[in-house]
Amino acid sequence: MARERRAIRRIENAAARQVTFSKRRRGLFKKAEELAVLCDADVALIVFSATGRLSHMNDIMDKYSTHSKNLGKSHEQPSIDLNCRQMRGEELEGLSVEELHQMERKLEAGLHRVLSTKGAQLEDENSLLKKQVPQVITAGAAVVAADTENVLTEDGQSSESVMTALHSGSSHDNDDGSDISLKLS
Amino acid sequence: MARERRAIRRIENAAARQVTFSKRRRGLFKKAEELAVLCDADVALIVFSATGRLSHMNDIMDKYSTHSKNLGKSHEQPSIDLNCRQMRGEELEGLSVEELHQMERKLEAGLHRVLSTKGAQLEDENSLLKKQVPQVITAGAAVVAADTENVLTEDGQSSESVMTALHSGSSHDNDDGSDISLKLS
DNA sequence: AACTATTCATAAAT
DNA sequence: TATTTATGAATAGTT
Repeated sequence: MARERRAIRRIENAAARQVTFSKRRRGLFKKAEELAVLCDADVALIVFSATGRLSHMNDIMDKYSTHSKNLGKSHEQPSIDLNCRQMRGEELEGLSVEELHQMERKLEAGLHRVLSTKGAQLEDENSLLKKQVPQVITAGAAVVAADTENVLTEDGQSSESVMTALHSGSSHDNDDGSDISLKLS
Repeated sequence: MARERRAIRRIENAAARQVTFSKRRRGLFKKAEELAVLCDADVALIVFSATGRLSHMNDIMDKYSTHSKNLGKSHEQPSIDLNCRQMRGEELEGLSVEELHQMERKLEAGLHRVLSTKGAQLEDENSLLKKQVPQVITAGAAVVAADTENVLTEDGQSSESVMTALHSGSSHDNDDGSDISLKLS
């Protein structure tokens, strides 16, 4: 798409790969957002960089823990908060598969509930389910939001806004090289 | 991006919206695939059209059930298969929230395991976990794959290939207007 | 990170 | 619905 075409195969040079990752991830999220808005679709997009993934989970968990405490929400996610304390300062290699799974379950649980709740809204079903949306979005956004502002709701709220009060706000684009990116819209 | 610029807001004309949805969804999946390959990243992309979503879950479940039987895998997913029979012929409005949640749990369970397993591979961890990849990809792809070939693994296998034998094969691109699209790479 | 030459994606037309 | 084409957007390589 530029000075010369680039074959679609793994970029071996690590620096070049990271640059391309940042550029293309931004482009992908923009496209996803546009599709969601233009076509009134639900789009969920999760991106894990090759270098990041689990190796930065410690940071994510730390930040999530801090958020939880600041927001007084730790009672809603006690196991994550507990897990955070257990993991703090340890190396990733020391973590059990079970501990990693616990974090991921939280993320997927949020994704699951957001999609199911949105579907329910579309069918104008079960009004009780609708009431779960706020807490559900928070749960879904929380794990990833802790690391980055790349979690966006359809109207461009940052995840931070969502976690704090669910009020609307303008999106502050970020490209901080974070390793995990999630978009729900 | 073409003859004239189009503002990024909901397209009111339904036909035009559907056309744009098809075109842009294809483009988005292509971009996601390219990012995954170029940068060795894990990318999960799920797209629900506005008109589809849960309203076609019945079809999906039917087809999934058929696949499961053909493949002799029903013992691996007994609850889904049972759920299929319970739902067959009923209208969506008659479905309980719990039933919908069950389907979604299968999808998210697959997503979860694929991502966690890939992360584990990257860290060169737990070799036992690696052995779960095949069944895990199958589980993740199955629910959506039943409806469409839009579930692709990183090397362009169709979900059908994945479900059948996990052997590689060329991607057969589809744009059949299906309502749900998932990509894991 | 910013710039530009190019290729790519796609809106409108057919 | 598929194909075509003019145009705006994304981006590879450069600085």
